[in-house]
Amino acid sequence: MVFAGQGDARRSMSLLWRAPGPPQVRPGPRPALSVDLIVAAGIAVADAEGMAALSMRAVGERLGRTAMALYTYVPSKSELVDLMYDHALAELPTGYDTAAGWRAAVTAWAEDLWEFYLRHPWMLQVSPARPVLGPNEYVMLETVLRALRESGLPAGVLRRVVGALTHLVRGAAQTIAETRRAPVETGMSDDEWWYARSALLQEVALDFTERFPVVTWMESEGAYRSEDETVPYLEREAREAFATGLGVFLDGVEAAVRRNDAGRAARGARGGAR
Amino acid sequence: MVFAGQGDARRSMSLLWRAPGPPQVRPGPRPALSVDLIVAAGIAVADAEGMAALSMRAVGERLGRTAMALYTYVPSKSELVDLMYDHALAELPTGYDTAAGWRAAVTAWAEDLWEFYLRHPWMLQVSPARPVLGPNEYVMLETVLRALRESGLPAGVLRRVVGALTHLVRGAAQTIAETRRAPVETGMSDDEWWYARSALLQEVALDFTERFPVVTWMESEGAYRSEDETVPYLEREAREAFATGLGVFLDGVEAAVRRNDAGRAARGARGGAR
DNA sequence: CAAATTAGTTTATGCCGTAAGGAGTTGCAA
DNA sequence: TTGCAACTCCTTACGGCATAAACTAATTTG
Repeated sequence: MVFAGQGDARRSMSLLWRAPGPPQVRPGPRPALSVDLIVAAGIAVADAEGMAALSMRAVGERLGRTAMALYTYVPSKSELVDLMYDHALAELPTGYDTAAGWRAAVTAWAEDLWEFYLRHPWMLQVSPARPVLGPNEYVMLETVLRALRESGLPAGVLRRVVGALTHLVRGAAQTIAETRRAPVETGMSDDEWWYARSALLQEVALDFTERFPVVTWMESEGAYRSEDETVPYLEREAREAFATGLGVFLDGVEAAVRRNDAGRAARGARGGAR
Repeated sequence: MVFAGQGDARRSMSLLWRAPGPPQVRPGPRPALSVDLIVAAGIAVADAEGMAALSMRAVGERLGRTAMALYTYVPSKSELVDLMYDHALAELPTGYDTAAGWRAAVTAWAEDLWEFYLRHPWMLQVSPARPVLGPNEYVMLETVLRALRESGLPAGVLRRVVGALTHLVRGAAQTIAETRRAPVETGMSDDEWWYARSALLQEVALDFTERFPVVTWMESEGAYRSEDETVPYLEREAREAFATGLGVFLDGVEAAVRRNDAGRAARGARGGAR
């Protein structure tokens, strides 16, 4: 039985896993480029100018070639992005010591991942839900799972916990990445921007405080306000928001672990005969 | 002091908050369209064909106009997307009863939001971090906060908890939205796809089980496998993953609430001064 | 040396957002 | 009533995008 598109799938999997490919010596001019060179150039463009600036032309130009030259090595732009995605993941650390418990290891993993996303914000524009199945994605998965397995939770729960963790990290990173991009694009500092916007809000939404009492209360409590230590405030706040969210979530995981251990003990005591 | 781009900001805020605008009777042919019509058409296109198919031409066509006609009402495509974003949010429920406790209310909110995103997957492609400040975004914020404030947590923590909750909901929704899109685009059922891919994986990554022992263990435990109740498996699994993640996180919030209450009691007992 | 095969270029197609200018419509002042 | 200003909407055009198709030039194999 042959499934539609399987040929393309085979090609893309071969690229991702760097399968040996066709024989080494072939007629024709020798290749001046390679998949790896192109992927590296793509990552360089995306790092420097963002995902929006990643075009086949831009990547080709960085290599002194035309856009079309890339198509000899890579079937399409979306394949290139997949390759960039998996390749970039390779720079993540992999060994987390679980001697101090799974929680410390998972926290370190999440923080490293967070910082990784801040170094490569374009990664956040590649949907993690799309099924690429590259080697480094598996390395990353293996890495968290190795730490988290120490918790003793059943496999199904582990899978879901990892999913939720990933969502948290990506969401937090996206918030801060956006925060960083904004002043560059609008030419306004965070403070200027906030000042202008809140002035506009008051102008345009006269009944704000009546319509949104709780939001107003939050603002009066200082939950949304820059505290006049202007420069790195939003950044610091975002970092803290991430730490808090992660901590709260892991508290929840710890609760689940306790329940699981208790359940296992009870089942064990009742007589292990299943 | 005048900030760069403030004029544009004023225009977009006026549109978002539907400020009265210029006088009603004016020379020139009477407008056949309106901002609301255009926003509705945009949402219709995005709902039906996805964000990728949302072009000014497509929206204009749905209204029997050219793309350029829209620019009389809306300054740019990105403004239109912002308006669509805020407008769509209006369909979210707003009143959650906290009589049964904040947790039930917050859970219901998160589930409604999740289903909302599944109805309008294109919303997930609009970054929530970007600052639009439309009225319905504030309504949504007010809604969660009203429920969550019952927990008694301080404002700063509330803000971060809401952020993390949003990340969880969006991440989970994105996963399932992608899962739904895939079979349509590739013409393969989930099962076919999985079968083809795992065959390819074995072909291309011969040492998979040695390189990824924990992942392999997870798979052997059935954590990633379709259980042969083929049809709605991935969907059901995604739903369950969301429920688990949300539950775990809220367990963590409950722990924070207990700590907070205990701290307040201690401080109170120590003598309420200050 | 000729044939086959390949790398890379040029050119072209059909999308996209949107700038510019023009045609037709309407309200108001003269 | 006429003329003008303000307005909506259209056509056309520009520069960008991914990529298909045809071509040139380099290189190995027979």
